[in-house]
Amino acid sequence: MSGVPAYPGGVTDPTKPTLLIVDGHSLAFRAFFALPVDSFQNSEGQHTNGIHGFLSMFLNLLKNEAPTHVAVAFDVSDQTFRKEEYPEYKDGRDVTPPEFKGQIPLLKQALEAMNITVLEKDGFEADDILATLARRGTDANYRVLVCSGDRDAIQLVTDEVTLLYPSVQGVSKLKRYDPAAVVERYGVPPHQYPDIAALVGEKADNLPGVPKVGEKTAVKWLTQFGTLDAVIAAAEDIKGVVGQNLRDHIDDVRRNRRLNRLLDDIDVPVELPQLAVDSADDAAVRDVFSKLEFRTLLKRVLDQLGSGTEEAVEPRAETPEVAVLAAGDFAAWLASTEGTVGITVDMADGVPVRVGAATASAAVEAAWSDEVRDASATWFASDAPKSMCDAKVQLKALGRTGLEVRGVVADALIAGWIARPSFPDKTLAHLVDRYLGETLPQADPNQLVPETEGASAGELAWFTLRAADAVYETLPDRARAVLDDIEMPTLAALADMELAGVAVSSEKLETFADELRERAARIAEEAYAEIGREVNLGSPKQLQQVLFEELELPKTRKTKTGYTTDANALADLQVKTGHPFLGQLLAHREATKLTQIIVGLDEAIAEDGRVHTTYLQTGSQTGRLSSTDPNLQNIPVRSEESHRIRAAFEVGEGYECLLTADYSQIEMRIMAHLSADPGLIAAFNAGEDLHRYVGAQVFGVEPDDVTSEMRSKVKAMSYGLVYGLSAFGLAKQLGIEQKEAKQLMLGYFERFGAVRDYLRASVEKAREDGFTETIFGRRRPFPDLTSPNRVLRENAERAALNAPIQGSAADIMKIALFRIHDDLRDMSSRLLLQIHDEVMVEVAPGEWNEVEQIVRRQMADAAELTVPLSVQVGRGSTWNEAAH
DNA sequence: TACTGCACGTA
DNA sequence: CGTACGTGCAGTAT
Repeated sequence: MSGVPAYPGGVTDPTKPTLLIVDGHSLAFRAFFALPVDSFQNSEGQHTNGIHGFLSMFLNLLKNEAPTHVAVAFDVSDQTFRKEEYPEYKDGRDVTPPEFKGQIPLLKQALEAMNITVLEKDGFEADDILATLARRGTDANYRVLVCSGDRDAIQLVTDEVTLLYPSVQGVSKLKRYDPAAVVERYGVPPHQYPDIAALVGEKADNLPGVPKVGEKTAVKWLTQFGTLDAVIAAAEDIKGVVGQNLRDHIDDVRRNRRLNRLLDDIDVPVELPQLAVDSADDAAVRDVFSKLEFRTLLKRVLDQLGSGTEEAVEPRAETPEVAVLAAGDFAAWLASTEGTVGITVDMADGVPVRVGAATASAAVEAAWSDEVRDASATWFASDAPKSMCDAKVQLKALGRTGLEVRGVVADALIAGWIARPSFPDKTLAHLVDRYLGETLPQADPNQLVPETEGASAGELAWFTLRAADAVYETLPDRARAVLDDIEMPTLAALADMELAGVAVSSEKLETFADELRERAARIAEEAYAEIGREVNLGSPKQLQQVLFEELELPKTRKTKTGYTTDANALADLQVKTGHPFLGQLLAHREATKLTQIIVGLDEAIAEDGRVHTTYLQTGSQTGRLSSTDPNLQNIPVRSEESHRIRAAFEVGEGYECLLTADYSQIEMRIMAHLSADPGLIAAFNAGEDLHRYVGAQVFGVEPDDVTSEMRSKVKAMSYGLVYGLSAFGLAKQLGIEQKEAKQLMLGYFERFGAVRDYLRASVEKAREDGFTETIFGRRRPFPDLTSPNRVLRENAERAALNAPIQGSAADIMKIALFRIHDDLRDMSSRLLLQIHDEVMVEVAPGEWNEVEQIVRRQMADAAELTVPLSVQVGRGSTWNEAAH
């Protein structure tokens, strides 16, 4: 080391104490805009990007500048002496973004836990506190660093006071302003900067300056006349439009100068020695930072400021040496373990390549081979607890080699999703970063010969075990139960279902696709003839041209890019205008859409003649599964045509038939349970058609006298309730007047008032808690329920209303699913599909009766509600036949 | 090539 | 101005 680091233009005397004063609000606000708001949110939905950015910058400052004394100043409110003198001061600013809301109080908590002095003063701005402390620091012979995002702070710069100003890119880079740097940037010495600002004006503060006068002119005048007073005195002599403007706005300039002068003598009740840097309150820091979910920053704070007195200082986890073992040793190592073992399977094209295993203190791995499989098969099939990350894909790979795996008690990714369903951490690396505050070694995928080595299978297993555990620690009890008792058992069932796949007849699909293609081509020709030219019927843009410009049909609902051409709108236009092109277009859409679905499905048929979808267990925010590659949860069912698609789903060879079972009105039943509405409960206990019963109640007639029109209205109403439907939406859907829809809703709630009460109360509770919960304790955060933005807030309200209902239904279906899976364990029949409230089983010869009984019982008994769960079962050799 | 918007299939 | 998903195409940005 060769001497003291020289601070360019600054003070280098290392014996001088250094005082760092920071404008907390302006820096946090800068950080807020510099960091993506969506990437920084805790599981309660509190946004934290401003806090994170500020603290990160702040810790850097502490490290690099090594101040001996520190304070952070905040504005208290808008009511300052400046506002009193000039009521429009700072008017016209955009309202504080809702995501920034709440970040400042949390930031103050964090700083207080770090034992950093937080200062604020009613009636003054943070910059006045900065000015006051800067002067006191200078007087006391301190070296002073001022960190602010407000340009007014430039006036504070002297030989002893350096300003650190965030650059446009964000807060990570701070530009140093000493007197020379100010002159270089603004052309005047620091004390004259406010003169420039007074002439030019400050838009952010709503201080208009002299029109047409910018920095250049202001500097020219100040250089020419020496001082602002001299410029004003010489105003009569300045020629041209700017001269006239100056004369017209002299009062503004004087006012600006009064307001932009920072007060350096306000009463800040703190003595400099009190600002001496002290070590943090470790426990308080842990508390606040865990609430903020800042693992990495927590480590940095404790490293830099930690008192080190805490007893529970975790020993920094050392990555264990990974022993590479042969098959026998690997199996013996597994057999010797106690407690949960982390497992990682490295794969290539769905085939195991290496397998890693780890306890908290040791890790091993082996190249995958039949010997490894056979030697360790007993352990894998045992209940010995295993912790994995994205287990399903690995379980399938192992399953294809013939290895049975039981006892997977944890999946880090699923745990992460339970903790934060809105921001699923997508990889182990994310979890390691977020929950362990460490970095997973990763090979650079962009290099053919990576410089950095990725983690080995053994290391991955070790990180997996610890990450899953760390996530679990953060979960409330009921969420843990959802993970342990619903998600983990479901995982095993899904892996088997994906492996099984469902048999689909390529011949049937292709025959149908040929027909449809022909039909689409014919319709297209007719359509072209109708409008006299060829267009791409699949292009909304071209259709808009045809419909609204060439044919001059009435405009439909607006979209971002023009007017909608969706099926509803086209049908509407057809009624209004009767133009033949519309019918052709709709028919063409239907034919091409079906073709597309069929072709996609056909392409997904594997070599075994079956379609193997992938269920995403962490793909929804409500707890539902989703299905992809291909999506088998949206195979058409409503139209006549679509039955032919479902007829292509067949029972596989060696099996007797397909069984499908679905819940009837499960969401309405959950609604009855949650709301405890006596009328609705009675409706379900009456055992007759729900909508007929409800219709009789609402319209005051006998059930037998409920017309189909009445029934469909009530049905739409009931379903709409679950989604937060409005009178407007109900009217639109039923094609009735809004007034009538409102009457319908009133009539409905007259009979089923507890439903309305429940829905209201449930949203209010969510607003207070910040999250919703299903019957089983699955949580979903809803930060936007308190948003001042009406659209955001109302969207959140509808989603919050729906989440416990849809989510509880998903929980129930999952429970039924894994119990059926378990019951079928020693039988040949197997689960194939889950479509939210429906399951499909492939039934082996001779097992129908038992399977039907299992499915009925497990679905009906999956939850104990105040109303029965009703299950419908169908049987057939195709999905279409098995439907009911 | 990657992303967005529209449209549309399901529960 | 009805929740939750996934997919494919056209069009645009890169």
